[in-house]
Amino acid sequence: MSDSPVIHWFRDDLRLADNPALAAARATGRPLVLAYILDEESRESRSLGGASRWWLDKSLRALGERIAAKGGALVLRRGPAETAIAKLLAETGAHAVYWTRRYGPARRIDERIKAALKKDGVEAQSFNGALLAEPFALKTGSGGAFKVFTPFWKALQASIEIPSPSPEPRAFPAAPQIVSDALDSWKLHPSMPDWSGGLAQMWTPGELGARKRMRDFMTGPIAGYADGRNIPSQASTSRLSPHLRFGEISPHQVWRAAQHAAEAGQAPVDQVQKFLSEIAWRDFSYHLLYHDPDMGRLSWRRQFEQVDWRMGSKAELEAWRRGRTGYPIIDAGMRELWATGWMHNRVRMIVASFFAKDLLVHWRKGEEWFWDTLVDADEANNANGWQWTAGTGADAAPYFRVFNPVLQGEKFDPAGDYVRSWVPELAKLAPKWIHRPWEAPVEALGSAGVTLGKTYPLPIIDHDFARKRALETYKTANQETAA
DNA sequence: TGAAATGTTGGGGCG
DNA sequence: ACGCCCCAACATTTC
Repeated sequence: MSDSPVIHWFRDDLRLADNPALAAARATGRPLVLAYILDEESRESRSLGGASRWWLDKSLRALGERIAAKGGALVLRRGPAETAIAKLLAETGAHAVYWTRRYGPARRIDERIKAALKKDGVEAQSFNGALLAEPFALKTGSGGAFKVFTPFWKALQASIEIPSPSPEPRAFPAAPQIVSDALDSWKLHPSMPDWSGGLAQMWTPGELGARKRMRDFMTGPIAGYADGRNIPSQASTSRLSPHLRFGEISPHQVWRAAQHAAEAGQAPVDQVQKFLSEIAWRDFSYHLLYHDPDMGRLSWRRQFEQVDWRMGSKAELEAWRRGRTGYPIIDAGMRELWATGWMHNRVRMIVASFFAKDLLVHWRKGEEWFWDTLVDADEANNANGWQWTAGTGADAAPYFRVFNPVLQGEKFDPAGDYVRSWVPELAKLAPKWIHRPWEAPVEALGSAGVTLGKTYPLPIIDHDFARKRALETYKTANQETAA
């Protein structure tokens, strides 16, 4: 059995560097079977959205090429993970499976598999390659789960030990040749129509693309991150989210690089600290999801399931999705999402507030749209982001905090540059009117070539009315359950 | 990681 | 010169 192969089961860790599970598998010195399983059938596995499928396609291709260059092969299989793993074991004669742990509902799949493997005398080892601190490693003073970010962040900083990077395998020794699905046969890339042109322009999925993105950020924008991060017209954020989502880079790599940027004097310590706290929010989301696996579909504060949510008309939902609400900052954000698979975080909060407060539709429906269209959607962060804004989450904005899309636009996009780039039909409007075109004098609209209701919509809902409606409706739910 | 409503203050116009 | 009022600016409270 000493020469029997070890399987490294790739999941959301599509990288070779700093991958503890892969390094440990390689360190056994035994032949390595490198496998990815597309599991759309297990009950706990949420099927991927369109943008994620596009990304996965490119990321697997990149990973396969990197592995091939080192003499190995990436084996692709699809089906329920449990049966796919069993087949791989039978075909290869492997007696060990290594993987990187996951923390959402899918961890039940892993638990089942681990139990089944152990029963059959197969070694199963899992590793942390995805979080700075695993959800079960951090506890409050009273031994429970954290519900507030700040104490979580303090505990994380106090306990964190960043291990030195796990070595990247230099070569993959010969392993049993077994059949692999052709990646193209999975049809992850969209067709009829192929809407992915904007994504391809913006992103380079894969480990090398992730590293370049990180290098660019750490030698540039991080120095002004704390202030710049709120201005959507600036490229001040890292845009590492999809790379982290697919594990093309580890949070430990990001942490080390940020620390280095501070120590090397490339960026002020407070700016770096702010960035790292945002990386810690990612951990916090997983911490919450681990302790409430239903957080993806039910409000973390369960009383808000009682909110008298509206269904929303087809027309208004479609207006929101496609960026035709008549509120320029909302429309710019939703169009950025549609075009690039990504949206600046400040704008995510604004469009989510509009959805859950102004339209008063359950945040889950908005989460589902993000799930389908974002390249960085993961079950923890997408749900936590929506619940934060909707006011239903842990350490969330209070339910009565309602973003005013006009004021948010004027505060964070004062010149209107962001709106201009995504809503070109308003490009010629002066800064004074660009976030409130319906208040602009006819001359201003005329000279900008804007005809409200024709070239650009009137607001689909009056914010002042919607705000009051949301306050009353949320308040009722909050009181009913408290009583 | 709000916004709106309400309260307070102080400068300046004015009789 | 003084008191009164207005209201912008700022602070506090409420949702």
